[in-house]
Amino acid sequence: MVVQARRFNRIVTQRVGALNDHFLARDRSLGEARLLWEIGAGGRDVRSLRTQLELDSGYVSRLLRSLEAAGLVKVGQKKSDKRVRIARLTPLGKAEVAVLDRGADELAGSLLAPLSENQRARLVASMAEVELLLTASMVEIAPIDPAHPHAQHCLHSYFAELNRRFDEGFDPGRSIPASEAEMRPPAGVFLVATLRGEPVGSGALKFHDSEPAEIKRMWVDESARGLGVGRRILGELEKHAAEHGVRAIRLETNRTLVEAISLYRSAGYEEVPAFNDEPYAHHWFQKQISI
Amino acid sequence: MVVQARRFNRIVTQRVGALNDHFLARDRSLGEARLLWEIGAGGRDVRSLRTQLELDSGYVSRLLRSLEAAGLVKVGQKKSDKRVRIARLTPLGKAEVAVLDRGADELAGSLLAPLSENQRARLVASMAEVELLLTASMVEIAPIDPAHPHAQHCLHSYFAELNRRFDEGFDPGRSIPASEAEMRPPAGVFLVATLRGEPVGSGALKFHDSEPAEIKRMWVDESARGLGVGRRILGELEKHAAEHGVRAIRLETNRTLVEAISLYRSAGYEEVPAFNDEPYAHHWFQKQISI
DNA sequence: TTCATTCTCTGACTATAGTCAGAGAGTGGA
DNA sequence: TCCACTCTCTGACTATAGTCAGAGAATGAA
Repeated sequence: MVVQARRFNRIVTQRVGALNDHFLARDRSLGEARLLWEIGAGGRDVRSLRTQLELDSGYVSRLLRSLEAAGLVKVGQKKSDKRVRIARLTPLGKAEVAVLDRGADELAGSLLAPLSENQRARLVASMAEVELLLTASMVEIAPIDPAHPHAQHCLHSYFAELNRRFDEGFDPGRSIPASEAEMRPPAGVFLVATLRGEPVGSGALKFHDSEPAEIKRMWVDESARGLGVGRRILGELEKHAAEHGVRAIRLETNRTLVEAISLYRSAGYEEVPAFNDEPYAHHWFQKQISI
Repeated sequence: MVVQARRFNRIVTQRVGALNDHFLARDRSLGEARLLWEIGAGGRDVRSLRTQLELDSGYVSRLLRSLEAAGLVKVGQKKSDKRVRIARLTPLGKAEVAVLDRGADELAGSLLAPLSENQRARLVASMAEVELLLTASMVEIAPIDPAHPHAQHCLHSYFAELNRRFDEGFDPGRSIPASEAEMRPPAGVFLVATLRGEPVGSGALKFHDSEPAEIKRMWVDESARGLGVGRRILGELEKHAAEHGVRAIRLETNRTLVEAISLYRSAGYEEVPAFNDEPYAHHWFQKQISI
């Protein structure tokens, strides 16, 4: 497996990577081209550019100065926080990005051109698969405080989705609550999955001394479905439960959440009689944890 | 399609490419690391390093000097041509390459680690597919003089393979000849397929004024099979024939060359009665060319 | 109001990755 | 024995891609 990954690595950086830089940068330096590209049509604040491209602040500042001198970019202040600067493309800058865009199209075309129709279709399909799985491998799962903005984002998205999907809508006030304190160590744990720094999924555990631990707030953003994020969160929660000496985990769920239900079943959760009176639940599941 | 290729390009260079340089180079500069890597266990002459890595001769010389100073490489003369210098790894250099190797393994591992067993298998399979098809897209097919070393390599390999595969062996003297003059414009054409500068396949055409043109010397190196090279050569030969105003192409082949036979059939060639007395042939094929 | 912190910028560096011209030694064919 | 050519090396450059320390302005919590 590692051998295959290495060979792939080699040929792809050779064939795709090398051409990439060549086509994209043209006469402009690669650093400037990347920056232009990332600023995009809507403009970006300098800080987010810096963190995304992982560049030194002084370096970015200098690159922006040079792009500004070339008339491709205008850097202005953010209204709400005058320390933050926002870079926007000028019309000239937009034209330049369009040229870079064409270069990228040419590159992609040059990869596909020598192939037969059939080979192209196969290449595109396997590229999509590699992309999907590499994206999946970039997802990071870690415990976080439930009050953290990432956690809050997940909770809000979760409730909004329940409200959209449940036949009767969803009112958190009617449901059995899970307070922040209950999902914070030592009472529980809150996991968040992030992709490129953005939260894309969550899952929480509430410990009960003698009773089984409870899974709450399992959610995966639509953009990240199909990456196996839900399954990984579930696995991590089980690991935390095991480390905590928990012997069993249980959860309740609504009949409209079909993906979640099939995830639980395939992960070894078995349907059990209702163990609480959650008004929104139709199914209750439980799994023994092997320590 | 182009959109998919671009997205692939983006994520792969981001995820694989960036990590690649980081892991591989460690404290050594990327240029030196690449050079060390390419020299390999057996040593390489400087000239071939230069052409393969597409680097300036002065630059390579300087890199080698620096590797030599670090005790990783020894550069000596080639016996047969004292202008040519040969770079060899010292034991220290070999140890260094082993470290780089481990870095590459770690990289590959880090791509795979977060994935489930099932996802890994899918990733490896689609990486192999992408690799295969990108390799296929790197194959270049061009007319060449039959006396060129690449053409000669193909011809020798072709005869050697026939001798290996035919039940009765193969003696070019007994077979209908195709002289270099017959495969050189205007009498004919000789195509060679190259992959990374190495010849990996060939095909020739002999024109006959009123009679159909003849296909000869169709060969694909074992290392390049499954890339669609044979089919592409065939297509190119047909293009040359069409440009030459030829209305039909024909060829004869031996029953042991099963891949070739199925290629001809699937490319629209139809079996016809023997049109010559080639002693090694069992099948004769013909195809009309649409101009 | 104070003060630690954040955000950006500037100046002063360094390393890497080249490019180009030209020289010297060796080779191979006329 | 010429002479064109090949291969490599050196010196003298340039551009790119950073790194690091520190300063100034703005912010937000105590």
